[in-house]
Amino acid sequence: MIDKIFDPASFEQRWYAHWETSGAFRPARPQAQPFTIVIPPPNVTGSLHIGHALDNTLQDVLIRWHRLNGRDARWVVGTDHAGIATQMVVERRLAEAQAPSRTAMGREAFEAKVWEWKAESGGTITRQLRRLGASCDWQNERFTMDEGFNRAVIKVFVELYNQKLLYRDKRLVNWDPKLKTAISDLEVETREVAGSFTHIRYPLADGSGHVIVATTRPETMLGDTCVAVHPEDARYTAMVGKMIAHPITGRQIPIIADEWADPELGSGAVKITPAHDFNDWAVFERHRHIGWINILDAEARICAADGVPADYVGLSREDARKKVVADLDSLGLIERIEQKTIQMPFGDRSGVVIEPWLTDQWYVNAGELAKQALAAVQDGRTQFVPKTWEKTYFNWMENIQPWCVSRQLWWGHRIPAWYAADGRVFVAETEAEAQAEAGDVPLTRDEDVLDTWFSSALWPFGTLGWPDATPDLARHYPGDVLVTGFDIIFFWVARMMMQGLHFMDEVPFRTVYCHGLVRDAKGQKMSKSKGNTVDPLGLIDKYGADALRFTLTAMETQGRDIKLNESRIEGYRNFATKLWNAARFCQANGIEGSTSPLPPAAGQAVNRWIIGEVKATARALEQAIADYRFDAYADAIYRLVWNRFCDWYLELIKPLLGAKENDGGADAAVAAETRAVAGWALDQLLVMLHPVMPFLTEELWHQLAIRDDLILAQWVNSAALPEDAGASADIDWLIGLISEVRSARTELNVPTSAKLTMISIQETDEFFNRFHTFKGQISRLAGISHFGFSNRGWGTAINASGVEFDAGDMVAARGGQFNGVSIQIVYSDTTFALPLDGVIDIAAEKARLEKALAAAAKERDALAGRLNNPGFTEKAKPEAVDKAREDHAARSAEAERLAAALARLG
RNA sequence: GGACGCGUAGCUCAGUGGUAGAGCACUGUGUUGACAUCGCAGGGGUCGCAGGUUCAAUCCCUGCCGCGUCCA
Repeated sequence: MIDKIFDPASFEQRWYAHWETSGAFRPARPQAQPFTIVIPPPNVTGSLHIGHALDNTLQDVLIRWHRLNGRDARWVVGTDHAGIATQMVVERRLAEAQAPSRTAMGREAFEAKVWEWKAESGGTITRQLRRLGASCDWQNERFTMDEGFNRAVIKVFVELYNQKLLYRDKRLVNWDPKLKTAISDLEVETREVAGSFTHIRYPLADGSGHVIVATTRPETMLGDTCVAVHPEDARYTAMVGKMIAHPITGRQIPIIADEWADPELGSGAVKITPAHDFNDWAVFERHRHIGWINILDAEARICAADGVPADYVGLSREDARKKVVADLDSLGLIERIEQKTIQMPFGDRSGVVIEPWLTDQWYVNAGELAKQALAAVQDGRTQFVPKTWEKTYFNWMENIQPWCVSRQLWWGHRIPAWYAADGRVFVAETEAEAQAEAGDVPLTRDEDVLDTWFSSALWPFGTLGWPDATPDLARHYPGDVLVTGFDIIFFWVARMMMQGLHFMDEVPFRTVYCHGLVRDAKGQKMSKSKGNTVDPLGLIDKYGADALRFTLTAMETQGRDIKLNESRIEGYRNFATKLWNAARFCQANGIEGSTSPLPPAAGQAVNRWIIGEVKATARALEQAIADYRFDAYADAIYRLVWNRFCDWYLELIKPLLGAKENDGGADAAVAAETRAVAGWALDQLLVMLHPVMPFLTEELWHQLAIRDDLILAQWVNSAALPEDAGASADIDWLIGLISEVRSARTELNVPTSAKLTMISIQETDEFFNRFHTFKGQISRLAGISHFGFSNRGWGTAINASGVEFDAGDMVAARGGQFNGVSIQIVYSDTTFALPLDGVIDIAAEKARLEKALAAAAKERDALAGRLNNPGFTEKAKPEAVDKAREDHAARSAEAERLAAALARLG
């Protein structure tokens, strides 16, 4: 028996374990068409945050849906070694434990510590993904540092090198002085901060005056190698070529003409520090004679350099700045200091100011690789959903810069390059190969590791066995869809496109679905520092994984971030409870799981109707998946379950099940048919809801019958389902009628317990027949005990069971005719009355009818106005005109009947 | 400065060239069995502002205002 209390915790983990151990996530379907998703690998030592919950819920919805639809669904899973993040965590833990630091213990010992940490915490996130219900292919779980993956990374490095698409170069990089590594452009965040603009007088060497330059970073003047002015700036034409006597270093530096100087900015003259500014480096490249001077060490302290006074050496950049300003001030060379908001680069991991620094690093020629990646999206081999992200992708790809891939870290794939003492470099897959190439000279391996994204870029094929030509690779590359946040389009998606096309000659996936960010209820970005993060595991404990999944699915609308509100989760937990109770009702009434995916034969209108509703919903869900409209999917199944199946279908079949005596029509055949259809329909609800709420549906599926698992059930063949327009019209009419009666009763404060007589006035045959068919339902749901029909003589009155009775007394009491002291309801093409002499408030009833009349008349008049406009009848689509005519006729008739009803009230 | 997105009921969001929708919240009411994690009924919006196109605009176009994100 289904338990009275819905408690998701009582079955969620049990079903997950069952699915996993029984191999349900990856059933053998060698003949089926594959459907492949690769998971964005989470950081191996991380834990599940709400963004993961969204990303993986969406992927699981797709995977489960395609699995139900017969595809060989494979969700490739694994974790990322996350170089910088993991190394930082381990270093912090060492510090907290007061253990020797990374540098103190040395490379090998430190790497061992990281592996230890990975072993200790590496299972957390995968355990959490299981709690969420993610049906991944765990049997083939990968790690970006596992042996096979390392082989792939090394091979890619060597091949790119040999193809001259990867090279070593000395140029300015973004240097993180805290982590002491180079980082890529993408890892730099530009922020606006309060700063100052210091205007400095640079004296001319010939004593003929000075030039004013302004800078946000006075300390860099120690490395100045020239001052630039714009070639067309008349104010300075005469000065070009003159020398400046540097006030602190004493060096003489030239004034040059270069377009980088902006005449509009400050004085129009700008100091040039090639080794510490990207723009200044560009100036140097155009005027190489000016040279460059590096004045900072790896930790951004002033180092000994040409002309740098000894008392500066060792100062931090901040202290050096103060000293430069003080020294200049004492020389009387500070013109003024302007407070100003300035743009500063910060490391996204370390949070410190990034320093442009001149070093040797490895670069990938991204510009070359981007060509194919651009073309593949332009010609539609890969499509972004929503399409708007394609523009972002194009924009970046078209302006892509060389990708710095070396990192001065220890945790990661070590670069396969060896150096000889004479500076020659040998890149090879193994040391032996490098040695063979180098000859009999000692070699030392490059100390650096690769950017984590260098390896993640290989994820779609590295996980499938590449560089070996495995059957998996042939079958599952390219994948069908990548589901990810738009924030890593550049970091990851673009790079997978580049590497996939280069090494596999084919895009890595056909579709890229980009979802938004999960924000807090106020729309703020969640962050640990703000303290507004929500823990998905906590939400799962509180509401169940299904409720969280449904919430995230329902709130996922294309092109919009998600503002997560806990009340929504609560609402969807209630939805789960509703279905639970509906299933419990079914079970208690002998309704069981069906044996066939095809619906049972049905003669009853309600049964034919619900089959049609299942069909319509299945269609809507299929379309939602095709369009990646997750919100539409959740919406459609929610409506079917709650607003159709629970609110109406179950209520309408109650009289048919013979659950109670004397409520009509419960003959055995009808009851049997209804049980069969109800069981089938409930099964379809479970199948259709399963991708979003896998645990609850699997539990109910088994509670309702002994059978194979729902996770491997079959999606309904919607095209083959019958639909019956007549039955739909009947049930729509019935629902409308019941709603009208209920509404009128409530407005006039008729107690629910009062059972009324309903008399139709001048009813049509269709009305009479429907009345007869549905008298049990009307009686039960609208609170009607007796029915009378004016066109058939009062003697044909019936009670709710259809038994005729002598209505003579009732009619006699009204003087032999209907006297109108009643609630009157104008519905469809009939008016009917609920006589309530002395009970109803006639004024209230009049007001109610007048309101309805006003509404009908207003619409009638609006439609008449439109129809009287020749412009409309001549130019509008004929369907629109026809519809307006129909609506106008219906509204006119309704208004007339309402007016008549009012007249009867006197 | 460039690009993109958003502005619809108190809140969070769907939506459509032809009389505005959902969930939550709110109001009233209901409990001798599916469900109070619920039922029934109800109130609530000049669809940011101004123009334009159209027989007809919340929807298409232009401008403006406000908010957000990315890039420089």
